[in-house]
Amino acid sequence: MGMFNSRYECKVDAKGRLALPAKIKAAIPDSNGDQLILRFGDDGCLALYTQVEFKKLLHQINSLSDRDPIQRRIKRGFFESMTDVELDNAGRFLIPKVFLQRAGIDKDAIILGVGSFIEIWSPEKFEANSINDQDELSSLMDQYLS
Amino acid sequence: MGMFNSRYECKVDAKGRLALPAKIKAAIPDSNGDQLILRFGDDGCLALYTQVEFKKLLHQINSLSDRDPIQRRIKRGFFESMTDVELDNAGRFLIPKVFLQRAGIDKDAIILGVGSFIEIWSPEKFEANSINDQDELSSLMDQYLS
DNA sequence: CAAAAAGTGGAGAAAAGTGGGGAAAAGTGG
DNA sequence: CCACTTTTCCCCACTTTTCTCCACTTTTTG
Repeated sequence: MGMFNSRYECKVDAKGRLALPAKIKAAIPDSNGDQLILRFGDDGCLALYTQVEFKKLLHQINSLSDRDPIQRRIKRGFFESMTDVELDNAGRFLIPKVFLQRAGIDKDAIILGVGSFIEIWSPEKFEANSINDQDELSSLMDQYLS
Repeated sequence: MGMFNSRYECKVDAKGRLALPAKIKAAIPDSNGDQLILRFGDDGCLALYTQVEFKKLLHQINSLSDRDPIQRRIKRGFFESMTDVELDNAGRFLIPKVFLQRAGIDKDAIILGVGSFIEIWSPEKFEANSINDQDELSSLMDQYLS
């Protein structure tokens, strides 16, 4: 269906490589040789996009003006916190050290499929940010969904 | 994808040469023998353009009127602060001393891919100009992107 | 329980990064 | 116009990082 979902617990090996779970890999349109975009995302997690999904984001960024100081800073911030990565033939990719540091990931990581993209969390941050109580989730959904 | 991105920490050697990171080099359409344009850019950084990208900029400059004093000064300033450079076979290029001085670059430099072009910063200026807090970036993006 | 798939780790090869010698070219002064 | 100095450029060599490939372990599935 081309949709990412579920939570997976993964390990980052000594070289900084992360193996995508088979189900996630299967949901990437052309997982062979295709590049993915890794970005420092919201709330301290990393976000992984397919080319197609990323282009939507990129299009918005390119609409910013190079002749406005603040918009230049936004553009720089965006490009600074992204990189493209490629899967090796075992379905792994290298997470640059800077990204691991900023995301607070050491050995363990949580991978979360969020529909059109994938989030990568340090277990601690994930725990702190997620809704643990199902009733709370239901109540919030009642509030925000019509 | 022909897009420049990510931040890299580089060194300028004793001869004033800067080696482009492999990923940046790979994103230059014809990195062999092709000339690049180095310009003193916005906010105190240096900007590196491919021929194609530079032409877009040049086109704007050429639209300025030679019959208006201020526009003449802008035009002169623009051409004064640019030069063309060529990569050696190790993917390095020489940054003229004047450019290093004006940009405040000594030994260390930050290279930033900004989509269609490349910025070169002194670490100090980069630090002072960039958005360090991810939440601040998110908030500004919310504000400026539709 | 067996077979297949997924996950994990590491050695060796390849590529990238770094530095410097010395030739060629440009600039300078008599 | 020639000799000398300085800068630029081309090439080679070494170090470090990255990548590819292979093999082993663990988990899933029929």
